[in-house]
Amino acid sequence: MTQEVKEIFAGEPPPPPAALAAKVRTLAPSMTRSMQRVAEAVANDPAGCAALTVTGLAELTGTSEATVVRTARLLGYPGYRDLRLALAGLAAQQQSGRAPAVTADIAVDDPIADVVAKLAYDEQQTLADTAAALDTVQLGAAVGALAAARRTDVYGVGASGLVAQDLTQKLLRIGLIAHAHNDPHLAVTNAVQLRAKDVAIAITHSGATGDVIEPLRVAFEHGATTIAITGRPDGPVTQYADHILTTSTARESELRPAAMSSRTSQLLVVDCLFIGVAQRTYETAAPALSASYEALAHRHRSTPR
Amino acid sequence: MTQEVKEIFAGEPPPPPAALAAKVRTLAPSMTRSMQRVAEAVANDPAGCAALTVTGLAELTGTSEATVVRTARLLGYPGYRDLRLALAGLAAQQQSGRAPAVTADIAVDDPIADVVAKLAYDEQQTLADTAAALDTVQLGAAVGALAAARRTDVYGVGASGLVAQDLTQKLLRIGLIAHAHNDPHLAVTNAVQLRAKDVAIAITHSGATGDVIEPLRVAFEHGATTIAITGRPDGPVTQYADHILTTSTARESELRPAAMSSRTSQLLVVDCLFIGVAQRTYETAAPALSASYEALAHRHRSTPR
DNA sequence: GTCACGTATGAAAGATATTTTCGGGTGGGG
DNA sequence: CCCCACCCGAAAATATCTTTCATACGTGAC
Repeated sequence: MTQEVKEIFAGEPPPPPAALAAKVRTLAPSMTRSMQRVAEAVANDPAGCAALTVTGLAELTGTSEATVVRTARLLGYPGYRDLRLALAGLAAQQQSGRAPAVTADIAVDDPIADVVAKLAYDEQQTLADTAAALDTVQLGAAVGALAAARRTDVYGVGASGLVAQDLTQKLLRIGLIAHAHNDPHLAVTNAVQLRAKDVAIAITHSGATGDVIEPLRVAFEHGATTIAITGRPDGPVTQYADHILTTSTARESELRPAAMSSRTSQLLVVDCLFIGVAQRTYETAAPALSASYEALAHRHRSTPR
Repeated sequence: MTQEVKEIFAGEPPPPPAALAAKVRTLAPSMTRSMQRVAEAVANDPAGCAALTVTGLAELTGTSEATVVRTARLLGYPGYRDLRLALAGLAAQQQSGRAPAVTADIAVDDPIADVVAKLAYDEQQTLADTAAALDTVQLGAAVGALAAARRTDVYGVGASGLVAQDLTQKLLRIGLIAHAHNDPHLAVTNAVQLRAKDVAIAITHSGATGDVIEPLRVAFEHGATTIAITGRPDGPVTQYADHILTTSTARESELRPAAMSSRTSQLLVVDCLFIGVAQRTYETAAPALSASYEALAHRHRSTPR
């Protein structure tokens, strides 16, 4: 039975995708009263109707199942089931269509769902901006220096301090020697130890954080290769930087401090550095990575499944 | 029968709209082999699967109808019928959205520019997935608990430790009392101090990190409100969590360890928590934020314009 | 290695949803 | 006023989805 019906329809162009409202209007005149009621309901509230069974829709429109099926057929579908699927698709499209509101700033009274959407959107934007603005030549040079370094020191305080630690963790994992310094004094005393071919990295969004600039200056003067990851390519920190990696600066608001987007941006740069270095030192990096995984395995409780 | 089932699900947030691929990845580890096959088929070809009946999909994946239904349930739908509708919606979105995707994996010999592009794209994807899959009800509850807490302890080791510190830094900035613990022993001894209305947060991608679960358990048993931020909503850690915030799991490769995308995902969740708390405690948060800016000002060298 | 246990799985029964059939009702024209 | 054609819905027939249950499989203990 159904098979036959499907054969018949297979000959025609496949059922319409989303131009349902139009189809309803076109076909309305040729419909009987009951069918018009069904078609109208479907056109007015695709999402709502998609949630209903034949019986439900029949009751809603004050008609019978048979009429609903007949309407579906008239609209070009093999049966109600397929109309319903199309309806669900249409609803989803409409849903996704209206989401431009996220560009607005985060307000104090935004519902939590909006906060999530806006934050995610903003951070995505920050990533795109950063990637677009990142100077691959500088990046490549920085990667080269890191891969060849005897040791690497990374300076960062506050939020940037966490990024510094993130980079350090990663480099250690692939067998390189790296240290993150939060303490400005210790950072300076350590910077004195650096020499040619060593690398020093300063991470500062403002480009003007004295606590970070100072150790970089010392490292620079001792002949180390210096890298600055900053949002201000013209800031004081760049005086002492051989390579400058620029992070993007997103607009901020009262509720959304700069630290948030700058952190996202800095982390992307750090990830790029890491992958770059891992590529260049693949021979040693790959086994080192595996080893670090295995070392961790026994610290995890056996997971169900 | 079905009625009962629907009642049960009515309590939970409605099934996800379009974040299906992400949900599949998150839940895949907790699935059985057969169910994974079904989930995979569904994630790879939503449109194709939407055209199939239970039986069809069962045959396609070489499993049984029962397994298909079970998978649909696991993904959060009352049954296959509803999964199918969601699939149709997803297909429609993809159709209109046109996702070109630089989905290729990062290779050892990729030029540095490609690395940047792929990493940025992947992290953007991770953000989108996380936002789509975040349970705003749980998030709201977590925010409420944080805003009302006498003190908050955050546990995390390894890469998650940095996320824990990030959250702590932020909470401190708006005048709340928060501590991050990397040291498992100290974490436990501190957890003992917690009591009702205090909050403990565990951050672990695997959901099975003993060093982090242990303090959370102690806090839980002392009556604190506990929150888990994890990529495995069924992992051991969730036993002791009043609220579960799920981070998304991106596919990983040799060069791109899981730590990378999980960190991105965790940070988004943390940011959402922070903004949510800042909203609720706006009266005190706003002046606290300004104060922290001013306190930092003199640590920055005057920036050349 | 072998045994016992818990779990995963598919076949088939059971419940729902969809489609078809069929006959009553309605309205327009003769 | 009667007849015809066609719209319409109740109910039967069918397809689809869901649940149950027995089996097989893998896993860990001994």
